[in-house]
Amino acid sequence: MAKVDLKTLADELGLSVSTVSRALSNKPDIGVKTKNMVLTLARERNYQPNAYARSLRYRKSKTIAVVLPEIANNFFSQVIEGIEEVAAENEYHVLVYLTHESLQKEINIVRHLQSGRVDGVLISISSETVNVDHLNDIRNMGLPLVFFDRISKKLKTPSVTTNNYEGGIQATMHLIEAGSKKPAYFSLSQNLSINQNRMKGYLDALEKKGMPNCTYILQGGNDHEVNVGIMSKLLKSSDRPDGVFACVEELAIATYEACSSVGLRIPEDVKVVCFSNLHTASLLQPSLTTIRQPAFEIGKAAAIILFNLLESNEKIEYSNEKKIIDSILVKRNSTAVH
Amino acid sequence: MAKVDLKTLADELGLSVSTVSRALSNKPDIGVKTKNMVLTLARERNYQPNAYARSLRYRKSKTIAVVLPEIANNFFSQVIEGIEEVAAENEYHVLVYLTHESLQKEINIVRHLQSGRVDGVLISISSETVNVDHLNDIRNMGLPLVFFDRISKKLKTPSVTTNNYEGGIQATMHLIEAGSKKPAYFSLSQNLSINQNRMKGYLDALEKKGMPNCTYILQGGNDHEVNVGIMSKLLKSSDRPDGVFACVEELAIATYEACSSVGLRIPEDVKVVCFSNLHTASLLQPSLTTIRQPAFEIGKAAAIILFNLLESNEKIEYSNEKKIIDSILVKRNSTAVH
DNA sequence: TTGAAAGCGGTACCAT
DNA sequence: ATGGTACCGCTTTCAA
Repeated sequence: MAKVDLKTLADELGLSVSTVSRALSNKPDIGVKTKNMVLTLARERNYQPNAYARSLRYRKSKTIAVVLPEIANNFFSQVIEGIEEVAAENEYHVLVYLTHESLQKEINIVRHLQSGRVDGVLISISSETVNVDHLNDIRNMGLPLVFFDRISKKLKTPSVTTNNYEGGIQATMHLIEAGSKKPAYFSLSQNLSINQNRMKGYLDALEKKGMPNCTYILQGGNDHEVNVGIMSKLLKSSDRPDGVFACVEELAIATYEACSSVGLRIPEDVKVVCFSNLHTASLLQPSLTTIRQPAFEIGKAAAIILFNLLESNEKIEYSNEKKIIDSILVKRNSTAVH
Repeated sequence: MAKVDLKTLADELGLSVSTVSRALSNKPDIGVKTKNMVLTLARERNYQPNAYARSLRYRKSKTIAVVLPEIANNFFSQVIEGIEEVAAENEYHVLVYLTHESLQKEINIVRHLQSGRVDGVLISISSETVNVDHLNDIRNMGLPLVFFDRISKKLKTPSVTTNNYEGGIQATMHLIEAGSKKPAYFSLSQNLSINQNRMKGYLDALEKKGMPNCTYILQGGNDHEVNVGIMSKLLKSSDRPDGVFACVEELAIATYEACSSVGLRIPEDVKVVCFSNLHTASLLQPSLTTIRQPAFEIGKAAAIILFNLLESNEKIEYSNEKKIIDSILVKRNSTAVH
């Protein structure tokens, strides 16, 4: 089956290309008989209009880009599922790009997006991203841009996040109320907005509880084995924490493994809580207390904001909607009082 | 910053569009001085060639599509990560489409892909997909198509899978050797190649062990709560199984929840094993014995085959490579001998 | 070395 | 109601 274009159909029917185009686009000024002939043949030949010819003509790609650190991750994969749902409803296509936490990769990706390939961009920035000139370029081109989860305050553009600060407060309060005297914060990159806000919640909660000198912040990273190692080391020290508020799921898992390797019990010796939306949180040994993040809804909300921007041809430069979708504390055994 | 095209640059420099194009494409027949002028201005203006104009001209999109049932899933999200890695190396873009196990959605997606939007397609078919005419259309257009994980034997096209049959044998043998007298198979859709092969492994293993009359196949589906319900019901019956080989991770999780709800202990009362690549398998209560699937490698391998097809302009109709990447049994406590 | 023009596959305006 | 044509942005052949 050779590929079929308007000219193929036109030649075969002895019509002009413009007539065939009209018939297929359901235009009014066309004879009923002609139209049916064209439609019939088009169906028979399984004609599909060339997407890029159309994009070129309309200056619209019907495509959006999702740029994010990784996808093999409960949170991000659910976000994408939410984004895809909205995109599919709008008959848009979704390009996915991974930065693997590298600013340089993020810059390259973003540069490629300035080629008219997409009509809008959804991004969760890398942990290396502090300078956001590359994102400014996108904005300045008039390309709608929406942040989700990891945002930059340096850029005035819509965003969808969760209540990181309040969640941080809740998590920390909960640790203390469960009996933790020395709750530590297991931190992700200090650059990240989510980390900054969760950590601030941690610090403020300790302050409120009259324990401002009990703070302990352990810096984690992207390498799982390293994270397990530093947590194990900390847990072996004499003034080890008796509670851990992990910024993200991966760090809580690392904490579980660390406890196991140094022979400490959860929750008897160490209580653990983290931001997460792990399905199997309740099946872990012990079941994991989480600040459950509505990942799917965050993706949907971000996509909906983007599509609103795409539809309203307003001056998007001034849109600055900040949507917050709350995470909620789900108490399980990792913070049980014993 | 207005959008900049060749004409913008040409006008500003008092050159023709073709000269500017030549300079940027690094063509030989161009004056050094002119070339530098052009390159300098292009950089200054951050010129990005229009992707779709290029695609139209070259009849190449530098884009591939990944079509799969869902993405909020350990297995599939890791597969995509593998695919993305290879695509990024080849400077290709990746469109992601979700079928949500719906044949109709799969057909619609695939139809849209016949618009020249992509140069190749990677697909893991939906559980409803038996008839593959829509995939044949793709093939007949000359669009390279590679199956991963869930394949159809009706189509002669390359595929990457894991050793489902042997894994099924191993899993079942292991259950029996751990003491299970009545191992059940918790089945996914009967349509699926992965399910058929794993189930055949189960049946053959029972045969080999001289227990051909001990087979029990429980039909699961896509609704988690329903799966938990039917497994709970089975576990409450008098001739309940004392071992469960779950086709996929989700069904094993459902089994855990069912055991918990009916008060049966794993592994004392019921032993559980499944195909999975769950990171937290070892942290579950009890830790879960898995046939560990190399999801990332499967994605990479599928993408590599696709890119080989794209590069070699051979008659792809005759390529039929069947790559198998082995999964391995990882014994944990859910099948411990007690 | 440079420019003009055709064409990739559509759409839409202007004739007829 | 239908056809001719210009154009979307870029590449490439052909002429100069």
